[in-house]
Amino acid sequence: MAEVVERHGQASAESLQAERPRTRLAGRILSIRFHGKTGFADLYGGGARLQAYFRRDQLGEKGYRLFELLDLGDVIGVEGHLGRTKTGELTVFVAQVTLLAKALLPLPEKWHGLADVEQRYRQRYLDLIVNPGVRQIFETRARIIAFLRRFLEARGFLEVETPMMQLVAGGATARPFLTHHQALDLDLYLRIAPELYLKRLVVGGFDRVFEINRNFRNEGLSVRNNPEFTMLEFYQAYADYRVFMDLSEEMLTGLAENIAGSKKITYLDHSVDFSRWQRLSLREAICEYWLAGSPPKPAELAEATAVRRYAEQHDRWAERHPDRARTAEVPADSSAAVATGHLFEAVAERQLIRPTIVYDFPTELSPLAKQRDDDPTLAERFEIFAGGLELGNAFSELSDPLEQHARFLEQLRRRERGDLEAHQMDEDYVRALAYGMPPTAGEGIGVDRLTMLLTNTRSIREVILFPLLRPLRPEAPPESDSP
RNA sequence: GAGCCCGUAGCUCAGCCGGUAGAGCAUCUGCCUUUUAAGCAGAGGGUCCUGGGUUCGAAUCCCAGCGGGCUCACCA
Repeated sequence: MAEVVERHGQASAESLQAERPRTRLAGRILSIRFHGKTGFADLYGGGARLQAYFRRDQLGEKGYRLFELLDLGDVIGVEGHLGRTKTGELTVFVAQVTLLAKALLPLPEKWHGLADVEQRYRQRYLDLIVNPGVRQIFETRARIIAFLRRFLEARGFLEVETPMMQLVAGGATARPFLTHHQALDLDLYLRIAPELYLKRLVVGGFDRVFEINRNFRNEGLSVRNNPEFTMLEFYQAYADYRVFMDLSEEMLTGLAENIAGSKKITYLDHSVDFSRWQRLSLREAICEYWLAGSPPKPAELAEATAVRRYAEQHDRWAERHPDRARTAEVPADSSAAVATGHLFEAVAERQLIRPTIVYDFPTELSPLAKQRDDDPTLAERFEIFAGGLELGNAFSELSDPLEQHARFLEQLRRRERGDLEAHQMDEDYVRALAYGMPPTAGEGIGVDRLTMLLTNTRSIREVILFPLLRPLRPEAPPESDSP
């Protein structure tokens, strides 16, 4: 159907009258108007719409009777010639009609569409039939993924797939889902990140690899978080985080231009201009976007008690202005690193509308990132923000197996203290590093959030076809054996 | 997990100062041979989310539960 509309959409009434192009197509009826012994129906298919005109004197008794029995939602096939009506609309003048699928249940109303958010997600097929904008979001999502893939392939990156079910859930700070393999009698985690496997591949000689696939994190639902979400991760040997800062700016700016047709896009109430990137250190970002009176100096934020004091100052302000900022709520005994991390999220994150690279994260918060030579308390790591959304995270990879082993041990100590998100030990990964991993840069981009930004949607559920919802009735617990 | 808001026909919603449940679209019947939110005339359609309470009487007031949305928390 889209093809027919594409080919004849511009044709004049005269040329159609002369040619009377024969056509045969199928679609779903979303609107029907009877006029005695004739009638019109609007057919939808493949994202296109085309009007069909039915006449008793053309279809005969039997054919016209079938037309009269059609309901909204039915899928029909029609044969006839194309032309234009009085009002100039491209129309199939139907000679023959066939019922292809009967709708037993009525469609939601055409004018208001389906507005109930819950039903839209539970019955996404109805949402897609009735609300044209929804289809567009997912078409855009597919174009975004295609662009990212083309961009990386053009630069020599190889697409790979690594395990979703892992013995050790590593590569990120998050709680994993647990599952079980019957035949091996083995507990496995759904992956929280592909990172450690992708770096094993770099060790194996794939100097440039990427993966676009699902991650699973056992955490709360929100307008920005769905337990399963799509991540692009890519790794490049013989590069560092500076190289990836440039690459990220190029990739995301190119993406915005390709998808939106402009470097300047609108997200919610904001204008986001990808021709104006800024780069700030984490501490600079805190000072730059400080709201609670006179801001700290970046150097002051290296010291734990000073950071905690500023965090208290911020929290007092934030409590009076809950609409402007969140509270940092820095735990009393936390290090400068942890306190700065909290403070950054509370002060700056929401305000990072314009595309921004925030770098110099504390090493303590970055167990897989290489530390800076001149200051080992800071890691060669950055995050990407735009439109107030955190879009990506990248760093020069830690390739020293001894240092990595020590970092894992530190993470284990945190686990023992009850930190469920702390990394597990991954001995095999450390062993891989011990065979020598070239200096490598790595990056992860949240594809869902990128789609939110580029389709101007405020909820991640709008860009995931089937977001997780509670079941309406508690499902019977699944049998443990597969069928 | 916490706070606030919401749940009425297949869909979108009104009714909420307690007094027999409504509209538009959709469905069914009739009329109408170029309409496009077609039109006109008529008909059918309800677990007012669920359960309890107050009351002579509850969609409406109160309590609990279920589901959803938003904010926060968890979380990059």
